[in-house]
Amino acid sequence: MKTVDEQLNLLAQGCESVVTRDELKKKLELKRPLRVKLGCDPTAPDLHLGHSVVLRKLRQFQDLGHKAVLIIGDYTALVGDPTGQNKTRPMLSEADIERNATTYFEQAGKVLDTAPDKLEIRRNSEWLAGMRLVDVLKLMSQMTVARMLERDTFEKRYKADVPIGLHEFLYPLMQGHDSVMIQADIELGGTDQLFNNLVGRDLLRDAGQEPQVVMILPILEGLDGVEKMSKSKGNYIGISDTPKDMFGKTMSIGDELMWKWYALLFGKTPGEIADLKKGHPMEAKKALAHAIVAQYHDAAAADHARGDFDKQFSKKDLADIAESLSVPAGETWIVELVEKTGKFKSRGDIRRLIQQGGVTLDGQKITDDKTRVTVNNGQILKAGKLVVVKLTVA
RNA sequence: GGAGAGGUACCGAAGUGGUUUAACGGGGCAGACUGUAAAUCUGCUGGCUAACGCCUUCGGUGGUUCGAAUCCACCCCUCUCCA
Repeated sequence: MKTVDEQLNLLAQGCESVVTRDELKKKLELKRPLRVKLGCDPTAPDLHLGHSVVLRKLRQFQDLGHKAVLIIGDYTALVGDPTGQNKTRPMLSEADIERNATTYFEQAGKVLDTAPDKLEIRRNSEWLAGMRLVDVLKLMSQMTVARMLERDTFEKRYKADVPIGLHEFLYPLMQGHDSVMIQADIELGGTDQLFNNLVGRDLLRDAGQEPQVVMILPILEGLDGVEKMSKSKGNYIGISDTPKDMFGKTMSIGDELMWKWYALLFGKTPGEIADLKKGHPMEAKKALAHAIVAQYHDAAAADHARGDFDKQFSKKDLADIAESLSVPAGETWIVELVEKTGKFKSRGDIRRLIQQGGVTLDGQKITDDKTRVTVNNGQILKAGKLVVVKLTVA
């Protein structure tokens, strides 16, 4: 059993902020399992590495004997949170939410301990759906417009003349109310959740409970190294991505970003990172990619992904890694042949690719998009960097 | 309710009657190079067609015109100020 100070250090490590550290210490001194809340949004069930940062922290709590309380924001999703958008998101049906929630847990289960005494799952419709207007008004009276407008995202949007739906002001309150209902000791979140989570503290206090400790984890930057990782930006590695994609996507990140990922995803300390920097950056990146695949798949898959990557990019040996594609015998127009891979959105796209020298058949570059070819069994067709197939004549 | 500003391709943003599939930037893709799907440089970046070429796109719908993203009418949406 770790001492309180050891726990405290471990838990605070990697956090961007802890409000407050003293309170966290006091809670740990209670020597009882703490209730650690994390809200999740069932509109986007695909979890990615960005989510894993906070999930890993939650796992740490579990491993220290505390209880993770996951809140599914099913009621919120039913209304549709338009944060940051001026498009109306489609309302989700209960069946959609159910399905998304299931996927969510399958994926979150790769990080969390799913033992019943370590994990509690609640839906906020349990208490939100039955609220009467008078309850809502009471909730609203605990917040002021001025404080709402202090919130970073609202302030920015207001200044940038981007619309803010009035109901959006209610989300932080709803989320805070969740904390009251489940008697949260601690709430975890990304930096974008700081405001929401602090509201939870106020509401708990108003309800005569101990305010929750808010622990904020840094946002993981996506593949581009600039924006935060998100599905809509397409700069993400999904927890259910294939080993090949996970490995490849990791290899595509910039060198600088790689160190941040080491820190956020594997809790590497600055000292450990300094050691890694002494070696070859490519090796460090391959090791990172390997570790990521190993975590979400297994070591064998990671070895395999690494082997394939070496073959494809380092040794340029394509034969073994190509998926096979069955094609009819006889002469084919090159554009049609490439089209059969199903990886391109239009023939115009394929023509462009060919004209730019992105297509090779058995290593032979084809640059004329009118070329007709006769394929032989076992030939390797490469279209762009990522599409490699072995042709099988049917 | 009144006054004003605005809605352009994946995103940001030019363009105010005609060589406009629409400048420029970002993103994406490709090539060269490399240490990797890093970085850098260069090119490409509506759809269909074997090809001539055809079709589609500037909030929506109509209209004016030989010709409209550009002019007119109505409608929808956003923002600002006033009430």
